[in-house]
Amino acid sequence: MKQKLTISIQDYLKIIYELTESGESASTNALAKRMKISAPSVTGMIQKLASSKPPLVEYQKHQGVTLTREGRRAALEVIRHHRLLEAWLVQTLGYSWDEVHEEAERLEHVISEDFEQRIAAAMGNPDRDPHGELIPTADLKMPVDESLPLSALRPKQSATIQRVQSSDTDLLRYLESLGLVPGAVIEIKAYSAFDHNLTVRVGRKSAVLGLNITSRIFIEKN
Amino acid sequence: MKQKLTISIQDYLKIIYELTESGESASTNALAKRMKISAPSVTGMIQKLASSKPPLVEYQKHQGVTLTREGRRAALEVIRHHRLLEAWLVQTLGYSWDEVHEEAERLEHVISEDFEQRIAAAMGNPDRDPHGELIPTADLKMPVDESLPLSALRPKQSATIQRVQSSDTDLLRYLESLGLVPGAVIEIKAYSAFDHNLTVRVGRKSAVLGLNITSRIFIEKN
DNA sequence: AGAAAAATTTAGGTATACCTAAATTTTAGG
DNA sequence: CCTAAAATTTAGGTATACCTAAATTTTTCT
Ligand SMILES: [Mn+2]
Ligand SMILES: [Mn+2]
Ligand SMILES: [Mn+2]
Ligand SMILES: [Mn+2]
Repeated sequence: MKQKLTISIQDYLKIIYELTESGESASTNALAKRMKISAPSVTGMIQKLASSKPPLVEYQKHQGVTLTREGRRAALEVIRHHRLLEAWLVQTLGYSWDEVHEEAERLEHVISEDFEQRIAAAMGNPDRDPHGELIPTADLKMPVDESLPLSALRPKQSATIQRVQSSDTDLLRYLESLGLVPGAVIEIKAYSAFDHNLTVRVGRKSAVLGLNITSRIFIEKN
Repeated sequence: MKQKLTISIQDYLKIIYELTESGESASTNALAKRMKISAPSVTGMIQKLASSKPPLVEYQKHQGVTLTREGRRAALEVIRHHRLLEAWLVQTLGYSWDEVHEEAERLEHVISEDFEQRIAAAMGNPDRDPHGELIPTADLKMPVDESLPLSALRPKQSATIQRVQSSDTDLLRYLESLGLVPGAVIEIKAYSAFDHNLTVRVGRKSAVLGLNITSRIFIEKN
């Protein structure tokens, strides 16, 4: 059947895109965990997505899924909505970067293409959201991301923060309090090989960051 | 069962409120027609709304429904969202008054109370939407409307347009082209008893309007 | 009043998107 | 290479919100 892109389907495609993009496989369990639903529910849905016309995912039993061209387009449409909305909520309604995600999560599925175009134009077609994540273009291409995880840096190296990959309110608030936001210039002061902790200076503050933070902050070397 | 206010339920409550407010009875058929669904579907839903805890409507078989206190509150919440959104779309994104309805219809169900509060504050807590419809207050009281239908006026009388009760794109565009928008000062030039046509002057333009237009424009006499 | 018309409800379905329990398949460790 | 654990799928349900056809109730009109 010619698939109607329900909210649920849009969310599956978006999550599959995000998992795949970050190198993880879009397995049944990974999807179930990320979406907080049961594994059988995921199996049912990916079977449906795989047999829709046109197919939105490629699926081989027990092997997880990858997006087809059509699936990827649909995913990028949702991601564009999400990121434009986040930027717009921050720029026009004074939301802070830790508050926007939930709101965008619901709005992304109901705005029209006209609305999308209007907020994009009103903001001068931004290319990044408040977390520094790249916004897919109007013709649904994802710009190439050149950044490296902060965890790849070592003492004496200096870099500029490009993006922070997180929607965790507490983490985002913590990072903001340290000045670890997109655009910030940082310098590595120390590295601990045992626990992979990095001591990072930004301005005159320093912080010791564990791997689950340094792997979520992406930078470009200076 | 303690009712979750689904999008569908929100729409029922809103329509019931609007029908009741405009003096029509919220009968099964009236609801079915307005919502473009079948009469049996309406019966099923109003039975559910009547037996939810707390009940959202009062229902007697074959007699249609009225909103309970809780049902009215929920309806006013949706209507507040809708009208604030319409105002917001016009004021900040340059939508015209004939374009806002559809977009608001989808957004009204997914915005947070925080979003509602932010757009209301950003606009200085407006009391009317772009069509002149009154916006329920933050504590969900509907302001009293003093206006009369334009159809009640007769030659020589002058009045100011308060609101236009329509979401019909074509009608709204037509009225705007004539200058028949909220705030416009009009004068009745002629009345035809047979067809209830009114000849109305606004600025230096005149137009002959039938009852299905003059009963949807509400005015206050000058 | 009585019959026809109109409005409404009941009966019986469908599609979507979830769920738990049980069966099966894959993977990993000894 | 074989078995236990982990991952996944199948089987069988639920709730929501629609639908059409048929039955019933109410209203209207002569
Ligand atoms: Mn986000
Ligand atoms: Mn979502
Ligand atoms: Mn609606
Ligand atoms: Mn309106």
